[in-house]
Amino acid sequence: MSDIPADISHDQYAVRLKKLQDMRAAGFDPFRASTAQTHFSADAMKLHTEGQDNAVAVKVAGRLVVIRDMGKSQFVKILDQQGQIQLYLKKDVVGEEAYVAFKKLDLGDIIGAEGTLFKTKTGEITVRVEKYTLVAKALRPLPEKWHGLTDMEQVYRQRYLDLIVNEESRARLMMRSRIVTSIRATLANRQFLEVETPVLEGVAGGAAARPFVTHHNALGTDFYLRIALELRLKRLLVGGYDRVYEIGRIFRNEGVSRKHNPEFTMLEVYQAYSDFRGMMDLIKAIFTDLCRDVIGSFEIKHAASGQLINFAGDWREARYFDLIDEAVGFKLSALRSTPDYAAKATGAAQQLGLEIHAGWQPFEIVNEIFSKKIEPTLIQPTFVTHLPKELCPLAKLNQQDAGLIDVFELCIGGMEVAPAYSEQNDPFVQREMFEAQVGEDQQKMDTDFLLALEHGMPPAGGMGVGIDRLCILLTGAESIRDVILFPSLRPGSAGAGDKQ
RNA sequence: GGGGUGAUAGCUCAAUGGUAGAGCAGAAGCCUUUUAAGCUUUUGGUUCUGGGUUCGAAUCCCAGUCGCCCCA
Repeated sequence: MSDIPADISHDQYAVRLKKLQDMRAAGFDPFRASTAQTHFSADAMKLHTEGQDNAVAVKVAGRLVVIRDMGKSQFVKILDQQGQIQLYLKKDVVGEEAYVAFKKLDLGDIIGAEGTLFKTKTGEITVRVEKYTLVAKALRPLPEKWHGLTDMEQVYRQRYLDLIVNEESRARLMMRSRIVTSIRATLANRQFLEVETPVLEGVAGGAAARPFVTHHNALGTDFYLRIALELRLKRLLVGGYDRVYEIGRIFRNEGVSRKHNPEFTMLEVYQAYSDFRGMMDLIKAIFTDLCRDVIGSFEIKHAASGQLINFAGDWREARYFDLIDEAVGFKLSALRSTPDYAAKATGAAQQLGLEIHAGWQPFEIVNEIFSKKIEPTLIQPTFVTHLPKELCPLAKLNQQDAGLIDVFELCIGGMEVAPAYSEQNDPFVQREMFEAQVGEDQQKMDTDFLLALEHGMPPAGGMGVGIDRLCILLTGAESIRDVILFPSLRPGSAGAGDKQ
């Protein structure tokens, strides 16, 4: 005898498996069947005309997520990319045999159905099903229908379940897709070329971050996963591609938190014969299109503060050191070139309750004030300009003040959303900046990039946009993990598979 | 890396150190326009893992695994 127990009614997996085996024994295998999908759910529902029931025929398909069985008829709902649509099955219409078989379907099964659209007496556009086909049997039950899936570990490890049962997750992650599509359209309209550059790099440059290391067997060499896109894209400016961008995954071997995932997505854009002012126009154009095409409003509610963020009109522009002076309550910036600077900056930072580490350079102390005390208060879109040069070694120095650089950092909702520079194209200055940086940062110098600069790079504006943070902002998500389909977790089991 | 917190039925959650329960899902039955459909009956547990304390542990202690929060 088999080892299947006589009563399997409590074991949903066993019940479903038996149904599958029975179907196969009767000559029907759902996994070998298919169905046509002429319309998505929402598109189908739009075809119904008031007062004209059963006039339009559609073929829809999706996962069974609601079953309301009333004996000789039933209302069910299926879920597809656009959402749910209700189906109505009547024994009289589909016939005895098909109806009996339909009653054996389970929540989670994937079916195709064809029929005509009508409006129920409660006002819901519904498909009056004439024929249906089971095209995938779900052997495992769905999470609870009302509360959905709340166990965060399962939400991340089995995101598909989250997407099936948690409508907010479906909508939020779909919005991310639309955000990226909108950005690509904005850039395409302005004749930017989308390019792809290496993830595996011999030198991980373009930012200060600890890289992941991997090994290539055939070449017998280590590679670093890229930590920025910048140095490759600028080589393309040298090559004569005047407007380029990449939306790509970058990898930083650092902490994981609500705002950090080890791999995340950056947009980097470079435009020859432009500068950081040109990038201001570009980022505003990107936001204007996003507001119009994706958000549907020029105002969004900032989740953390409840304030309305307004993207219309002119955006605020503020000098970095004006903000610092305002935060510390005196003209700290006037002491920038004096020997007192470090001590005064430390004092001011401690006054504000910040912890200052012993080895920090003055610019690091001041930037601690900026990132802890100023950035979180910049809720409305704000271009912070005239940053100290140590913060971005790849930017052009300011003509009036060589300690500053021609850049902005766009802050919105208390987060840095997009830094942009007038790009440094002087190979000598660039080499000096690299050398200064390499010393403290154990980061190897990308001499190949310097060689490219020696061939001549046009003046250019460049900008980076953290796509994940942009999505947090625009979707009101609480954590970066809520806008990444599969966030990084410790390897572990999703829990399935231990049943057999 | 440090601190806090959590893990109980497929899912969402209960349970003074003393027989582990409910809702949904599942099973059986009724119901031909339902909306978390409704009604009747009912199955289902290695209480994360491993130790310890105790007459007795889901509960207390220790260690570990994984998640979440805060900090670095």
